[in-house]
Amino acid sequence: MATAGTRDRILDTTAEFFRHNGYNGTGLKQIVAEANAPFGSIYHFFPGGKEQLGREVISRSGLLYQELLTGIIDSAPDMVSGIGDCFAGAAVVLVETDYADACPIETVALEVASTNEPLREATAAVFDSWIAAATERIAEVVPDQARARQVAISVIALLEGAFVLSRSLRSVEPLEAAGATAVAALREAIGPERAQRGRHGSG
Amino acid sequence: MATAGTRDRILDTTAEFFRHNGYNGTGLKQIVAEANAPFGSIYHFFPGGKEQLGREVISRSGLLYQELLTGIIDSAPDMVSGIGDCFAGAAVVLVETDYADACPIETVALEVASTNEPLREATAAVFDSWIAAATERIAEVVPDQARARQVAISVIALLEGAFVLSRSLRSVEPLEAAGATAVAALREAIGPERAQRGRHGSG
DNA sequence: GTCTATACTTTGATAGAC
DNA sequence: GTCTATCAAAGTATAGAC
Repeated sequence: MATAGTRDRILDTTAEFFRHNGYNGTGLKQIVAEANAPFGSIYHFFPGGKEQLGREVISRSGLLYQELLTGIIDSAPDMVSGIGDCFAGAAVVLVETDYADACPIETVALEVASTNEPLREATAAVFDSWIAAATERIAEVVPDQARARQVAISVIALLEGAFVLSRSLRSVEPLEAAGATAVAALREAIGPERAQRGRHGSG
Repeated sequence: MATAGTRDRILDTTAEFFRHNGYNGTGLKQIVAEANAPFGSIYHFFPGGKEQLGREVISRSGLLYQELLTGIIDSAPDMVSGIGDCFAGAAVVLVETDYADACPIETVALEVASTNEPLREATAAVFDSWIAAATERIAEVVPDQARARQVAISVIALLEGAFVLSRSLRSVEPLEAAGATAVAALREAIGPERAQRGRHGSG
């Protein structure tokens, strides 16, 4: 049981460094130092080295973040306010972490997009999953599947783009503006006659 | 005159590497090799080393990209189609460069946001300038200044977020979806009674 | 399985000849 | 101002004791 703890500690620590410093900005020595693990443990648990560790962290972080966001949406009274809550919640976390914790894989995704194909595929799998999950939920209130997917992608793009701007500017204004636009886009897709009963899950 | 060429070659090469490999993924030796410049030239022209070179590349790339986008908008018959042209043009460039050339400073902005304050400020200055320029133009068709700024930030966020998704997924679908949402957001801000005469610059 | 020591490469940076 | 040689540090990865 002690071994499982070491592996998880390495994964958690790496995920945190990836969020703050990116993939190229994170060293393996840095990881084991912070995780209180011996250096050899990295290659014991991840024989593929930094790349394998990166793949697992990307998949894991992507899944965790998806569960976080879908949890927020499912806790909201309706889809529109759920989307708004996601942006508002992200703004709170951003301020609480001094503009460090935003999307767990965005920085890595851009770093590896043109330089490391296996890692690019790992980030693509995460984004695909997010888009599918968001489309599924939005489709509950936007019957047109193509339209639902377009809105889902736009909401995610607004969130990711706002993260870049907010972290760089050290201001939540982009997150607030993007959140308002996301809510408006979803409202428009739902349509005026359906907006009043935008609850999800109940036919 | 030969010296000025070397400095510019270093700046151009660095900008290209930053777009594709990011800040941490770009080595100084890599730069001088590609730019056909002696290694010492970097510290001759940029005594502050990699950080100073990074600052100048960020400012320069930010200004060039702003001029590119405003040029597209000013060439369009109206603001709405101009915004649409920006996303469509970005999609063409992305495909032509095999999903490598998107925003010239986005990757670097995320990498340095929590790790290098001078470089973060350089990226913030660029985003501030983009937001100001976009707000100014959108304000020509959206009288409410606060609303114009909100739309401007959202359009930039949509573009940046779509870049992340499109590069990772190697598909222009996110860019197309975000473009459609950006156009719709601008149309809604202009309002139904003004949409037919959305031309800019003429009172 | 755990942990340490080390090899090898690349990094940013500097010194000094020309 | 151009160019080369070199430094110290950090990077990933491996070998081997325990």
